[in-house]
Amino acid sequence: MSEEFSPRAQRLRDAGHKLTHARLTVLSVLEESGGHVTSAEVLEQVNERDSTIGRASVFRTLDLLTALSIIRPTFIHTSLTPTYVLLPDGHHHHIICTNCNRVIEFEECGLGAMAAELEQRLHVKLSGHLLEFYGLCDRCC
Amino acid sequence: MSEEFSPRAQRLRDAGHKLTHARLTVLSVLEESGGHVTSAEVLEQVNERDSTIGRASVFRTLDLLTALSIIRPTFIHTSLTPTYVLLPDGHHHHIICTNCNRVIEFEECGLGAMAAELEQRLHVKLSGHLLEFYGLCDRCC
DNA sequence: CACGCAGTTGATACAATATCTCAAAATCAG
DNA sequence: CTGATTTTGAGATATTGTATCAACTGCGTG
Repeated sequence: MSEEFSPRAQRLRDAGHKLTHARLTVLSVLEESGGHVTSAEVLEQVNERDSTIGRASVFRTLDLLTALSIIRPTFIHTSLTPTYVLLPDGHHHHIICTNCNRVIEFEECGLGAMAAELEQRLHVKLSGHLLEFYGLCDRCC
Repeated sequence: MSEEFSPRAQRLRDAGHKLTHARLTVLSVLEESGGHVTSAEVLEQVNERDSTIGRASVFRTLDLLTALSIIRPTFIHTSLTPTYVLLPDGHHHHIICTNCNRVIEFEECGLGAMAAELEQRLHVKLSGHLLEFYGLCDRCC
């Protein structure tokens, strides 16, 4: 029977990977946490839902999702731990305040056209992007 | 006497930081390595030039330069080590192949206009940006 | 140009984070 | 259901970044 899986889970399967319990758990944690999470937070959440899932599997899944452009690691604050960002439709944009580290997200972007131009000029096949501005937020100006 | 320092070093000083031997060494390593380096590579290069400089200072300097938008950590391949990117004029753009991890840099960008619009609408003061596309490079298509 | 203070350093011990290995278990096509 | 193959989990280990703190240094000041 064709069970119901999230579109992202389908992408995993389509890429030839198995939909295991561990992977689905990590994915649902990411989807429900709103977009910005560190690996430590993912580990904690996964552990809460099912403490039998090993750390190694969580990291492996994060790497896998990164390779598929489903999430993207980025540095919000510390240089020690990356923060993973869900890419809703393959892209994401935010502003990081270099003073208070607040993250301001915004929609938009005229980058579809730029992507198309780059694909043609450089003979590449783009699947997503991350645009990160940094500066001072309204409170820190 | 007004010694000669690189523009980036001046930015450090202007922000109220001292131009110490350790900081200038880290900065020159970054400037001479072309733009993409991991922290391990920076440590190694710094150590080659002056083995008395401690690891802690190197990491502290990387964090400092990041806060000033002079460099930006980004994930090229592994989730363990960030790769630092020099921001020539406060911005940088590249494409990362999700298959072979090759990095393709490109110039451009119509983002100045977008930045101006965001500054006005969100009351922020932007100083730089990083635009990262991912997909398959010409060899991996 | 010597003085002195705040900012910075370097060494090491420590903490946090990710990877490796491999037998056992789970997925899923047929 | 069954088998081929991928994936998992546990923990030991490696890697990477941080805390601490006395000693030192850049640089404005007198």
